[in-house]
Amino acid sequence: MSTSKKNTISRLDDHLGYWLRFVSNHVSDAFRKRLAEHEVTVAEWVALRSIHDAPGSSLNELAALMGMHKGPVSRLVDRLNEQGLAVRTQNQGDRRGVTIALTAAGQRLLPILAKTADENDAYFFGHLSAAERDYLIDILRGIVEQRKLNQKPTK
Amino acid sequence: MSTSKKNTISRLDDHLGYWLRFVSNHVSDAFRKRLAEHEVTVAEWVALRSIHDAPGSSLNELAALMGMHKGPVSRLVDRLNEQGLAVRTQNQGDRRGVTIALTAAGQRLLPILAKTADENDAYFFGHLSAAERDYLIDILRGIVEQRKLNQKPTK
DNA sequence: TATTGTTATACTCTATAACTATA
DNA sequence: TATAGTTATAGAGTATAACAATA
Repeated sequence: MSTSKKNTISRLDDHLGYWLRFVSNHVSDAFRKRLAEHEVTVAEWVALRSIHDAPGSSLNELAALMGMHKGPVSRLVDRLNEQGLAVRTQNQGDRRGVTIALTAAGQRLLPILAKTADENDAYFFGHLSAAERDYLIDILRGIVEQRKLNQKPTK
Repeated sequence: MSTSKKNTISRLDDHLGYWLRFVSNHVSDAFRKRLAEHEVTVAEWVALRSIHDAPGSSLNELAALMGMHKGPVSRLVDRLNEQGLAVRTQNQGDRRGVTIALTAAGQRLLPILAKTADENDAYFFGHLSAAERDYLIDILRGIVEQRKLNQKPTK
C-alpha cells in the first residue's frame, strides 16, 4: 500500500510487504543460526513440533500439516531418522503407509528447540509490550484468514 | 515470545516470528508471481528501484544499497542489461569502476512495477485501516532500528 | 487404476572465493 | 599491494515428476 502522492513512483519502503520481508528474513536467519547449534534446520524443527502435536501421522498427513509436498518431507524424515530423532514404521494393515513418531532423543530435544524459538522471539520482539505482540499476531492471523493462506512457513 | 504456560513446550504459533514468516512468505511469493508477468524478479525490482533512487551508482554502491554482495549484483546487472533495462558504463577516470543507469525502457517499466507492488500490498493489507497499516510499519521499522538490521530484503 | 511413499531431477536465490584489470 | 568488478563454484531450500509397492 503506497503512501506516495499522485504521479510519483512508490518506494520500496512504502510497502508493508517490504517491511515484513525485511524483518522476517532477519528473524528467520537468526533462528536458523540458533537452531544450527543443535544441528537442526527450521524445517526440521517444524517437522519435530508437528509430529509431537500429531503423533501417529502418516507421511501425507505430516506433509499436509507442514504445508509442504510429500517428496521433500520424505527426505526430511530421512534426515530426522539419521539423526536419531524420529522413526518411520510401516503400517500393519495397509503396508503402503508409514507412521512417523519421535524417538526418546527427539522428545528430549523438543523442549530445547522450543526454548530456542522462545529466545529468538524474545531477542527481536522482547522490547514490545505483551499487548503490542498480541496485537501484531492478531493482525497477522487476520491476514492469514482473510486471504485463506494455508501453506505453513518452514523456511 | 511464548505465551505458553510453565512446563509446556511452546508451539509454533506461539511465536511472532512464525506468523511473520507465514504472512511474509505468502506476500513475497504472490509478489514474485506478479512481477514474473513482467519478466522481472523481486531482486531485479529492488535493483531497478535502487538505481532510480541513486543514479550514477557504482556496482559496490548498488550492492551496499541492496544489502547484497557484489558478485550476485554483478549478475543481476547483467540480466537487467540483457533485458535492456539498465546499462553499465566504464568510468572515464578510474577505469576499474562502472556507473549503472536505467535505460529509457527501464524508466518506463519502473512505474508499472511500482504499481504492481502497490497492488500486491493492497491485496494482502487492503482490509486494514490506514492507521493499522501505519502502526504495523512503525513497529517493524522499530524492530529494524532496535536490532540494527541493515541487510535489505530482496527475496 | 488409485494411492502411499521414495527417489531423482531441476530451479531459485544467494554467498564465497578465485580471478582479471586497473590503480 | 589494494581495489573494482567479473566469473565460477557451492550451498540451502523446495517443487515437480517419474517410479515402486501395495491396495
